[in-house]
Amino acid sequence: MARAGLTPERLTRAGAELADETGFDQVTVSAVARRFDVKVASLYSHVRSSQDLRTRITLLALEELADRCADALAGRSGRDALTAFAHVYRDYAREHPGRYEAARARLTPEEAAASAGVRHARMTRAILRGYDLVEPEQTHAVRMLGSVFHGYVSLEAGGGFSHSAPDSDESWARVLDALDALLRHWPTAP
Amino acid sequence: MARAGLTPERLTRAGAELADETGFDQVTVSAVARRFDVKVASLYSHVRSSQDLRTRITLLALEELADRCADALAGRSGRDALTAFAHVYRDYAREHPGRYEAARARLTPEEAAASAGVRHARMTRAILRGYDLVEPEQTHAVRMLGSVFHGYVSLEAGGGFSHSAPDSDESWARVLDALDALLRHWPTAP
DNA sequence: CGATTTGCCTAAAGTCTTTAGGTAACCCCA
DNA sequence: TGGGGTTACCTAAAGACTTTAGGCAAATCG
Repeated sequence: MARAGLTPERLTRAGAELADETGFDQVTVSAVARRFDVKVASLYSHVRSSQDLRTRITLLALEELADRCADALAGRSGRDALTAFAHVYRDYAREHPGRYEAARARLTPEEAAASAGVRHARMTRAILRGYDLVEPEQTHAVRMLGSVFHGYVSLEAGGGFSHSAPDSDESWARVLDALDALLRHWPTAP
Repeated sequence: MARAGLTPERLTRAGAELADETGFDQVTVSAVARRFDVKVASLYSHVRSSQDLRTRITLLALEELADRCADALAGRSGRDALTAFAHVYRDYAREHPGRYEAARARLTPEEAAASAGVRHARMTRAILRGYDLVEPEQTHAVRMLGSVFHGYVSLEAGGGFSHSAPDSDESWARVLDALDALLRHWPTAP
């Protein structure tokens, strides 16, 4: 019988595709095996467990997203950087809902430290270089940016903003306007 | 043999407790049956399916959260209302992580329309009555508020802000300061 | 007090996870 | 070119969860 050419990378990629098609929680060792027309047990030479497979998908998604963000940020600053970054985020989530879901999955502290999550954190902070914020306000702002991006994208993915006026695209644009204005006039502690 | 006194409500409540203890994804018909010291099949007279059980937990969490928000909002307006609402959100998520996770689970459009989600939407909009925003900006602001609340709480729950200075409490307070300032000086479209 | 309804049970089939151990394909080097 | 070793996929099996079908006993009510 011809070999299928399984590797951890190919399994991860197939799992990511499956996630985008049917949801991250539907990603199962069995389903991936089916996709390769291979017996389930065969995957266990390449992936330690079902959880391991999911973690790999999470790490892949974080990498992909960080790569796109890095591209978008290159040569931009201030408001330009903010909106470019934001659009990458939202577009990725719409294009790859399962991967985006995977990217939000919990990692152990060690996994997180070794993941592209740290690039995300650095890039978010880089955006703020175009604004006039010093610590600790910069960190507060980083956290707020992350919250808005993740929160908006995730509520939108859950269908929160669909079928109601105004259009979600319009809200997203106005939310980014608001964020930009807020960062330019960040309030001092009252 | 004595009867266990199962009802959909008791099963839902037990499932919610289980979610808080071990995570929403660990909530299974089997686990709940174990908790009642009852055979698995017995639960199927009270809930239609595993998915049905989860949906009930989601609806319960949305109700509880909406009740707390309503209490917090009573007699408050403007900045007071904003921070009270926000604190309820964050406290609930920290106190009941599994329920909060459940509250963010996807519902069908029909389920969502019949859920306490609509109360949440109304209350978020009510907060904005203390600020000077007219449509469609009000809706944009509603969506931004929801995004910040959900995003922050969910990133915090994922461990995003732990083990790093400044304290998450402090960031939360400053994020709310920033939101209040933003709503008082909501930028016009550029 | 007997009939009916209700509530929990046993049984069984299907899916997914994971481990153990077997066999065939591939690779390399004599 | 043809063993010999390694690798890749397989069969088999056990354990957990989901779901349905049908049975028996407890509760309820006339």
